[in-house]
Amino acid sequence: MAPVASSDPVYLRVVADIRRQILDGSLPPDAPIPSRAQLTRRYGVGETAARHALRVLAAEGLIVARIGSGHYVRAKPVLLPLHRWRFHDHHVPFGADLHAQGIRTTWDRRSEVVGATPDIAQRLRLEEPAPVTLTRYVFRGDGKPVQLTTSYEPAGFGEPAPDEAPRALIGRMSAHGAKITEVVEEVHTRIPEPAESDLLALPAGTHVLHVERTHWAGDRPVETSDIVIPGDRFRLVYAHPLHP
Amino acid sequence: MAPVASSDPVYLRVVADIRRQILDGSLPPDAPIPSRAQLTRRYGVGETAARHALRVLAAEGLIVARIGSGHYVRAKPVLLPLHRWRFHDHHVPFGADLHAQGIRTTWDRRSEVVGATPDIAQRLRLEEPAPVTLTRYVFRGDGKPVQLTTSYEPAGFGEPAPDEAPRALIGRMSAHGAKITEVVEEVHTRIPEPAESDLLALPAGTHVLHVERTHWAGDRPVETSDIVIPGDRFRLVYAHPLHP
DNA sequence: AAGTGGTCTAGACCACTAT
DNA sequence: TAGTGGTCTAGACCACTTA
Repeated sequence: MAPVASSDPVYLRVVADIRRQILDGSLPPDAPIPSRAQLTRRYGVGETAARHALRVLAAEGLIVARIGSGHYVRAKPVLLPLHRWRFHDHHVPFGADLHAQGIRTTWDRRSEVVGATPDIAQRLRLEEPAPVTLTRYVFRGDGKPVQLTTSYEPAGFGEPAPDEAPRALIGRMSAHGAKITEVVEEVHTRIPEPAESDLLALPAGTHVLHVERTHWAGDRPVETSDIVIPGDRFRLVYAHPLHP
Repeated sequence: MAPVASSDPVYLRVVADIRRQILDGSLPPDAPIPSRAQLTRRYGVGETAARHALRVLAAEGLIVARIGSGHYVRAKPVLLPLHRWRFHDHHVPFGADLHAQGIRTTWDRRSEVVGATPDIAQRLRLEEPAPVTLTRYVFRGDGKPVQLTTSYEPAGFGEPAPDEAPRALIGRMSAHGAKITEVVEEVHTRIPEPAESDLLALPAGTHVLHVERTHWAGDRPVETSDIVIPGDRFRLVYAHPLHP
């Protein structure tokens, strides 16, 4: 019998051993992980413990399962940069980063006027039942959805023209006398909602980056959006010039 | 017998039913979820399926387990804002946001000179075996670690003074002739490493926000950091003024 | 045809919580 | 003391991949 050092749960012995091999390179990316049956024999544990160990390693993102085939060391995914804005050029069109990677980008949009929810009313500093224009965007890279955006504006700035580009908002607001002075983005990470998982075809266990973006005209918020980005494919880039 | 609509896995029936009750409010925050034994009876499934359903709901962040007591609907956590910078004031000291919440902040630091890893060498545009000053910070809120930072500078800008504040870097670089012109932050979400989970006392299943920050002097990178922030407690705030 | 992961059953023991 | 979640065993069936 192998020397056993700890009284920890059995499955953690298996997890720790495989994790170590992955991190120190003995198991390189795409290398096969022992199957449930092999783990029970090799470590002298039951099927449940072996199964649980594989599940934990998968949840940690260290291995991926191909059903019918086996578990494999997951290659670290490449995170494409999404430049949220640039100095002297706030007008980064969606898709510039993707296009630089040779990815063809498209998008579509649906607008409707609805009553503001309490959350949106607070973000736009409106009284609650105020009407707002809600616009849903789906951005696609090579045909597959890669970003979901839900935008809210107080009704009255006019709907976006059917062929208006997403970033033309600043001009349209300006035409209605609201000169945009600041954009604020709040970033957090969360578990995708089931609908988001479906649309974005997210692998189990991946998170999304959720960006709450608000356009300000002076001290008045004139547009706010919820932007949902797959966390396993993208990183957000913020550049900030210092007293130029 | 209740009407069964789908041939999906059994545990998904349980998951879908409980998820619906949580999302539509029938099960409010902190409400108890039926136990494994109750689920087996109520839905006519085995213990394994009941157990699996609870595990999935916990992984989705909808419920939390209190061992020995039961599962409960998880109250949506409040995400404290961390302002990464502000217009006309890039000098946001760490802890300003926390202090505004009545949280007392402290930090400590250890520096050493090491050889640059390939990754760090690339980020600092150095030849590989170049010496760099590595500084590890632990930031604490009310005594508990809330942010981990690992900073790298080419050796030769002098070590930070023992009592130098973290943000004094810009001044120290300037004194060595490197005028910082831009800060770039790249944000992604990932699973915490085990050491990070321990230090930050992260609940299972939570992600971290990983900020790769680089200070630039013209086209030369003079400092780069990896900043690790618990994803269940914070959101990052980026404000961007438009052609002022 | 053999092996694999996903799912599932029917139990069980333990440490912990609640009463 | 009863109930709970965390862990664990010993098996099993299925859809799928691989050869």
